[in-house]
Amino acid sequence: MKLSTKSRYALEGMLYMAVYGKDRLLTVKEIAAGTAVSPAYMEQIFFTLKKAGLVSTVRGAKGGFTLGYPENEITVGRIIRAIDGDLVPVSCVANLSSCKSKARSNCISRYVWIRISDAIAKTADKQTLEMLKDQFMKESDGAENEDIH
Amino acid sequence: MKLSTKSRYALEGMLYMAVYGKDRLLTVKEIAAGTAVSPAYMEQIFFTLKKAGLVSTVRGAKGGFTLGYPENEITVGRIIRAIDGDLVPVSCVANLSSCKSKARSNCISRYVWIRISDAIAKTADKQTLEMLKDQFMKESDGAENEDIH
DNA sequence: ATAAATCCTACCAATTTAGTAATATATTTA
DNA sequence: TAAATATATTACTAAATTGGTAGGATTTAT
Repeated sequence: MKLSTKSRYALEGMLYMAVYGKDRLLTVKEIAAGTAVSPAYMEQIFFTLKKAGLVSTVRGAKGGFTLGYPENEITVGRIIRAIDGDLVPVSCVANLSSCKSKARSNCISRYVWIRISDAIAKTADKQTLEMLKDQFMKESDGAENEDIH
Repeated sequence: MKLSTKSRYALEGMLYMAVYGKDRLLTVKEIAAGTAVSPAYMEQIFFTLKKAGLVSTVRGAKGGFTLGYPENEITVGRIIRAIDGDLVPVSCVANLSSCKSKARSNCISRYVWIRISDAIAKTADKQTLEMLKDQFMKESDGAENEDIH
């Protein structure tokens, strides 16, 4: 499966937008700075998010990014899928034809990965940016400039 | 995270043992043949499983492998951990100190991966070899030599 | 002895990941 | 219109990981 740092960066960038980008355009530069990711790399990531429709853009000077959907419609699952592709751990799960072994036990183990896959998807799909933002706001209460983890 | 083909092979090998290896030693050669994995590779995998105690061995001629624990105590989770290490998707989740960003939003995204991690672990840990074997037996009923997936 | 089996390490090729870089294109503003 | 700013797009690369091979060392049954 793929749960890369890239999709983590994507989530952090999107979350940054939800928290700090209400009703205004954010540049990649700002988002990258706010999440401590290299601007060039974040740009590449946002390019992918754009293609998936998860962010909207305005080009040129004074341009920037906004969320492509309401915060409560953007789930962690959508972000991961946009960046890392389907949430499937083993290729054999995705396309059955790659299951070349004749051992029938493979079919059983296949169910195992499907169950795991479903668990991941379910967990990822029920967390929205809105929820995470709320959690963030709550945590920040009375601890604005801590920078403590 | 890591859910590699290697851990899938390990699971298939272990499952093969549960199904075909009751009360007898199985050689890597047989297990590899039964699961359509290269013997040398399967041997390496079983070496790792041995170190984790998941299988027991008898060395020398007429030697071989048996399960290291009762079937109902060997979970998919234990197998995956033995082969691929901890079921943690992002390094930052495992050791907090690698969370070098100053952006507080990282902490929130960290919770996301922890939730996903927990979901994976929970799903993997509740599936035992015994259950999978039972499922296998049931599926095989009246369809012994199908080789259909 | 020798054959069969695990034990253990080293190595390698291919892929993936993480990231840099550079150039093209669009838009604002002076 | 020129300059500055920002996204769009593609190409490239270094490092790590993955998937797998190879081979010798050791142990044990016959």
